[in-house]
Amino acid sequence: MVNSSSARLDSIFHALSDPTRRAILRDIATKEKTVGEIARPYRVSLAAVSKHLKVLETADLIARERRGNFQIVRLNAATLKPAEQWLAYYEKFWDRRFDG
Amino acid sequence: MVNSSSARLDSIFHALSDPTRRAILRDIATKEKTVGEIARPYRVSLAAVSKHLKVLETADLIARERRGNFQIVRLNAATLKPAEQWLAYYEKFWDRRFDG
DNA sequence: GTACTATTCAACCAAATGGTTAACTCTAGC
DNA sequence: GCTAGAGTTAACCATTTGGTTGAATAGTAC
Repeated sequence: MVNSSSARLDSIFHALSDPTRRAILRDIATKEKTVGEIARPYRVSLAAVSKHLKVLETADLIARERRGNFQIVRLNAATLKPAEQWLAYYEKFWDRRFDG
Repeated sequence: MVNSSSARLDSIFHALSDPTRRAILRDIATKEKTVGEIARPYRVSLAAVSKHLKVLETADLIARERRGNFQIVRLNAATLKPAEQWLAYYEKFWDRRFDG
């Protein structure tokens, strides 16, 4: 069976279950940013954003690169693939009618 | 912007972040089942499964229908659509190369 | 109405989550 | 070495989570 490592899906879906984290992924999708740049738009503290980034990093959804005094954060979009594949299985049921 | 109601995505992704809940969705995808039938394969208590079902129901991922003494649980697969659409946005970045 | 079966609810518990502020570490520049 | 800036870690807190057991409810069958 296409296992997709259940634990991996756990961490991906958990990472995606928070709106701030989803927004962060959006933010860095087209342009890599520093941690400070990422944090700026949000009302929460920098420490809170740092924690969100750690969750995303643990799920392997982002990667960091030190560049001088900053860290550059970039999206690891390929990690989303198993999640989308998991969901794709259910497409065939989207239109199913239940006797209502 | 295709809002997809952030709160809706929260509840969907949260529901999917637990392996038991994902397994339950799999179980009922092709054949609707009663609560008892759903619970049987799992080692956790029936009450625990009942809680999982409540999470899935809150996310609108399942629906129940009372049939005599039983409740029939069926998948509401269409609810997954916004999640998959959210993920689809990132497909274009799957193959992006970061200067490594 | 009594009994049985199916399922939920209540009370409880330990661990995880998401936030805070304050202290710490790392790097660059002087 | 000292200082300033960028970011993480620590300690703390309230809430949520996922599990348990045991009592309660709902429907069927007698």
